[in-house]
Amino acid sequence: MSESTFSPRPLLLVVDGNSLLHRAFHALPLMDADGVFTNAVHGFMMMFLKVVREYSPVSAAVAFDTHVPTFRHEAYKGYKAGRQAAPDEMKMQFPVLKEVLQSMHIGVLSADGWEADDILGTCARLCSEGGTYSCMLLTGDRDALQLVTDDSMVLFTRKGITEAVRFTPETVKEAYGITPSQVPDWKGLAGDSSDNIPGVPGVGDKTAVKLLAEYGTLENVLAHGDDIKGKLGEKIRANADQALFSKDLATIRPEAPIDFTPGEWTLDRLADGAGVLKKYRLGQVLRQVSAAEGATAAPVEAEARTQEPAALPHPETIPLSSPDEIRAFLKDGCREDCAVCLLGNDLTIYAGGSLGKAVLGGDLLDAGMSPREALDAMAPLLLSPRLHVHGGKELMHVLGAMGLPIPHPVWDTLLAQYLLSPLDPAYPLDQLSDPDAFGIISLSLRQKKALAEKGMLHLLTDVEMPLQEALYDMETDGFRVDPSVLRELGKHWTGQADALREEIYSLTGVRDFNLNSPKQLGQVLFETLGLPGGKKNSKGWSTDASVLEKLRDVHPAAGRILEYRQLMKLTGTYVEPLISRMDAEGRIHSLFDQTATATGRISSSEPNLQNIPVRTETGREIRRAFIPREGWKLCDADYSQIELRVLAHLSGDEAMRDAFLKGQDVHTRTASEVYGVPMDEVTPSMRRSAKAVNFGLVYGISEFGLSRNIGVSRAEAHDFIARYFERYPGIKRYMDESVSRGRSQGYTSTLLGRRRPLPEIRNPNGNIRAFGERVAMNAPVQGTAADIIKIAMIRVHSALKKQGLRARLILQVHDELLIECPPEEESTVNGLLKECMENAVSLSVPLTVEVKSGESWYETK
DNA sequence: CGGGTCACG
DNA sequence: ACGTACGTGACCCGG
Repeated sequence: MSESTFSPRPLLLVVDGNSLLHRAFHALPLMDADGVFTNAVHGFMMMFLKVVREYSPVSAAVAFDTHVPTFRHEAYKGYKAGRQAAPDEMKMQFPVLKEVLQSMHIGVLSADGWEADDILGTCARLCSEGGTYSCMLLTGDRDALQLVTDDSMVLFTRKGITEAVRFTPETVKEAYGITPSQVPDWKGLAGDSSDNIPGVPGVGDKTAVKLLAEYGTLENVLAHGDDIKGKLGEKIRANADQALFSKDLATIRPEAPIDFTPGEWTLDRLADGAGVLKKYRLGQVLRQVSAAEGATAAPVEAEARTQEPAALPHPETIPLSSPDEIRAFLKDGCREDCAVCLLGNDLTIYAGGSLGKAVLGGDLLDAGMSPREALDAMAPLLLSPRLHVHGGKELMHVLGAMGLPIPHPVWDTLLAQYLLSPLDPAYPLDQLSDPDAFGIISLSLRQKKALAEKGMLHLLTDVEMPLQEALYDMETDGFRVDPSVLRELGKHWTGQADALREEIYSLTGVRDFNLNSPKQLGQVLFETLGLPGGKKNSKGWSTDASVLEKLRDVHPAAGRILEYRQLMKLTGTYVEPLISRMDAEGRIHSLFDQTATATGRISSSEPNLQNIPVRTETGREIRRAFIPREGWKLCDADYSQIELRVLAHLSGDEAMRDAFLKGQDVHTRTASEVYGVPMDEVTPSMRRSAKAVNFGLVYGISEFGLSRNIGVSRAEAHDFIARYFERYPGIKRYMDESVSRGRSQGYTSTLLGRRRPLPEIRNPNGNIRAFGERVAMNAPVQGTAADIIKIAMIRVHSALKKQGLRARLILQVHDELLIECPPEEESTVNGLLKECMENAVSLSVPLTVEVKSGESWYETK
């Protein structure tokens, strides 16, 4: 979605530290601060600041080589060793440069065994895939020209380091006669003496370009080696292996495992480096940094997340008319508590003691700013570490679509309000506060106090807020589907349903009624045909599955109707809507609502991907359509019995904990306890009943519910439950306590302190009260399981980023996580899922996770 | 727009 | 005497 006419994306600058520091070292006379040489650092920083002034990146990082070249070709060492060793006066400047960069909050990137140009390539790839930033690469190494794309430019230094030329795909072609992707082929043929790449002896730059113009790639040149006449042909044929090896050496691998956090590499706190710059007597650099920042600039406290919000300044609306006013307003504002909110298409901003309104693409542009300038002005505020929002995930989508930086808010009043009042149907900002951005700050002050009193601050800042970023990525990435599978199933099922409809009409002898209308169907079955069966619901006869199931042996139409219903459900809910929701890449983007459930679960909608069929073989076929990206794998990990394990932990019941500690099948163990037989004598039917009781417990047991579920009398269910509680006294105690504590407190709590109010538990109406009691038994269990998988998701999501994996978390189904990944990451990802999920929290029983990967969701079961 | 039905955990 | 297992979302019907 790069059709935004508003502006290009904000710019990330990534510098090849080794290349630039070397060039600076050789270009400038030695200078030192008390014996520490600093000429190259000085030259580097001057060049860096010049580029920052010229191109206004919002964020910057510098990449460095680490020389552990184990993963590349065996001969690598030999060739690279041929490079001239850097003198000590040069080497000692690397740590100085890193110290300077870090003091200015500029990113410093390295990865064992990876070279700086690989890291540049990795950043370019991540920018392009992330869609948030454009990337600009600054280097003196011609290899990097292969990284030039429409998304990422390369600035190539010349004349030492005083000038830099900007390369786009077109200018690479103009200057060298080849496309960026042909750079490795070019090096493979022509070699590069400065990099000790041999190439083909006797083939120079010009010859290489000619060959590539004709054959496209090195491999194709070699394949047509016999067509090339004379000495040139001989040399190429004789040095084919060396050419391929040279190309390999020159090929940048954009897969370095780096911490890619451009949001942290802000460029508006350069002045924080003043102390370090003074120490190394880098006065010229210091003056530039201070001049840019203003001498009074106060550093933003690193502990913004935990510090108390400042006392609330009285808001006053300021007219934003000139670009300078706007810039100053936004820049000052981002250092204090500030807020951004959506009002229709406008972004309203509260910043730095003033209230202002900026309409993106409107006010800023009206004020005479160019799109580029408007964006630069907005970026520091959006990336502020003290940004407050209401509904960060939606804001991220809106800003991302406009090409603006994705914010990482410190507070979200929507998520906070959900924790404080999880039963509300919605949390519209205008009902919680003054409907502007100032209201967000004052609301968050009140919320912080309330959450702290209730012990939920940590739940907001360490669980819900980071989770929101994972959900944003999941929504943005989506889940790929194969439309041909869906269309095939649709055709098949529609045909079957048509046939069934006809059959049902003839079996019942009634044709002119709507099979999809429960009302009409009920009349046909119970009035026209006079079948036995109960009236139930307010609208007449009930025709649900349990009723039709009982009629199977009474009338042949009953079974057909059940089949018909299933096929209609499948095509109507899972085939047609999924096809229609596909984007241009064949992916479906569900919405994950973090504020929808009473218990802390997340919900999925438009479409709901958390209820894709699995229980019947027919329905499960749908999962063949859910596939990973082309050539990738799907990894599926699910918790085994997480709710019962949580119940075992919360209740501390010895017998139930024992079953899990011994790794037993918990339902078989329950049957053995309740029926008083050894585990190896438990029959399938005994296990089935025991399983129903275990489920019943999690739901808040009732005799009636159990009896209906396993088809026994109420009295039998009563006895069953009584025997169960004899064997599991800890569970009994826990359930009683949950209800009585729920009644006295008016709410229940999960492991992480998430609360679920119990407005029903004191209701004089016995039914309503009983419902409240069941909720009191269920909510802590379901809610704790929800807490646990949320922690696992955050860990998985951040581990994937941290390890530089291309794998993406794409779906959560309550006790299950799905990831798509390139095939080479499959085993890493499977291990990571298991590790993160099993160790998300530490309970008194183990959590176990089963992982399976495959080519479709169907295959992962 | 509420109720019936049914898909999931 | 009453009507119940807990938590969701989507589709269809009919007022």
